[in-house]
Amino acid sequence: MGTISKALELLNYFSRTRPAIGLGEFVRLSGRDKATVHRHLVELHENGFLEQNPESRAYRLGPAILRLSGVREATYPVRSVLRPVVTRMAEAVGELVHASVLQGELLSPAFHSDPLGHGTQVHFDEGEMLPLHATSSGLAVLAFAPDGFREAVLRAPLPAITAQTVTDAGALRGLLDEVRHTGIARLDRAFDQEVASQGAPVFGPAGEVVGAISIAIPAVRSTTEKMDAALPALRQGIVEATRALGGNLPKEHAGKWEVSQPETVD
Amino acid sequence: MGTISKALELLNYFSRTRPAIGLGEFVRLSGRDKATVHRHLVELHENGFLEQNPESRAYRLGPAILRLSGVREATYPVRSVLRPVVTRMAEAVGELVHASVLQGELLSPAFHSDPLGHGTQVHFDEGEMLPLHATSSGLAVLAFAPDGFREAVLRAPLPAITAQTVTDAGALRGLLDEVRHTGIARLDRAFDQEVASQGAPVFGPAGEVVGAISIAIPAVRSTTEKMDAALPALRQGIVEATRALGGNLPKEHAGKWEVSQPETVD
DNA sequence: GTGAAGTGGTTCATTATTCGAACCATCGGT
DNA sequence: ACCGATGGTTCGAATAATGAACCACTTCAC
Repeated sequence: MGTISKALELLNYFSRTRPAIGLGEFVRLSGRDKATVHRHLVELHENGFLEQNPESRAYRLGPAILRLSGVREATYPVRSVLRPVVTRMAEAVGELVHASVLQGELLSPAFHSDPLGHGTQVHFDEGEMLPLHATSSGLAVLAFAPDGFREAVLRAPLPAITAQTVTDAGALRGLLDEVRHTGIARLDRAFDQEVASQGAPVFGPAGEVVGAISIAIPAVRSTTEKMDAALPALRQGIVEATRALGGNLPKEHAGKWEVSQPETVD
Repeated sequence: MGTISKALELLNYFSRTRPAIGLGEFVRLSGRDKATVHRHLVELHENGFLEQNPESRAYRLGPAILRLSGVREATYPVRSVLRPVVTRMAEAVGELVHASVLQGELLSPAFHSDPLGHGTQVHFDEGEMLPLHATSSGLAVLAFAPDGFREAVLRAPLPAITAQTVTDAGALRGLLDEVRHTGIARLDRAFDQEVASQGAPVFGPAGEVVGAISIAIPAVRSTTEKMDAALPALRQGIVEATRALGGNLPKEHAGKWEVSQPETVD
């Protein structure tokens, strides 16, 4: 692995629950030598990707990230376009909704909205990359991704995140056939011991999958009826998100989400 | 310079006017060898900092940046906190307002709002880092920064951005004394041939400068009266932004911005 | 068609850069 | 004064970055 990747991977250790990290902790997390880690941190710092608390000497994500995300959003808005759709969905169903975009063989969270309605809350960490085989968003993506991509993912190791994670490629292929048929992916406790979720794919201009939107609810509260009740909101969100991103539903599948809409507002 | 910096610098070539860049253009912009640049691009791509248009093969900023900015905002919100303040200011004065945070010896844009009211518009590129000596935001920061930092900046080369840029350290020291006295920095055509601006500093918890907010107006429309008319909005914005960021105005200077406010709302 | 001049991308010997064990400095507690 | 944390630095050894030359593919002119 190149030096650049080693440095950039350090940034991935940040999360909502770990917003600042010291040198020592970086060393423990990465397993690399202290000197190496330190040099990488310094260089990331010099470029504004990290900033350092002058007293605790701990590092946190820096202003360059803000600047670059501003540039990306200005020219290719994704978060700001997904925000209203996801927020509306979260309010409609009263549960946590999150949108992610495909990055390599993982999903990168782009936006999430938690309506804070219930006592039991689903914890969602926007810093964590999501595996394709163990999340409903991931299955939604895989089901509608090109065959080559899907097979490459299924050939790669499929780690069990929880005891309920499906790790058998054959079993997954079966699930995916179903997802492709219904347009909706459902998983129970496959990624988080306490969460059930259902998701559907979002498409780009050429009808290719670019990401997914999922609704996550506490597993204890999950019933088929509740899941079904959220379906219209999910379907509508998929259509809206795809349209808002300038994408198109693939013609042969569009009917799975595009149902009896009461006229769309521009 | 290390490999990491070389790679990260590539990301800085993106801007609102240059949202996608091909290999060849990167080579021209950076002056580095094609093979080197390509390897760096691939590695940035692998980590999600870039994504590639499969047909044009041009690169643009990737989803990882979105994810990381989400993490930063979730734990240390800056943009979302500045947004309402800056937007309100822009609406109040009817001109472009931008907020930037200090990153090394440059300012990194964090948020800007353009009310789109006038015919002549000020172009603001959120991708471009701002020099301290040639912008009103920069002077506002320098005036209230620690002596050591200010002198370090003034000792470094002070490139002329336009014919009106003040490049003499002595002259700048004079300007800064004035800024320190009034709390407001004004510059005319020092960074952009067609823009005049006035800015003021934003402070962190310990009363240290962390950034600045500026109002930019087309130089042709700039008069002292217009500048003065925007002062109350600027002062109020400074107070609000500092407070919203969890910062404190340094006691010995607070009176410069904290004037006769009609009771602040929590 | 042929070729010239653009793209983007790859190879491989040379060499410069990164690496990491050991080291130092500072802090807080006993 | 000492211990055990922390963060940070040094310098020879070893690895990984480098770049001239090369390939493959388009587009355009003729």
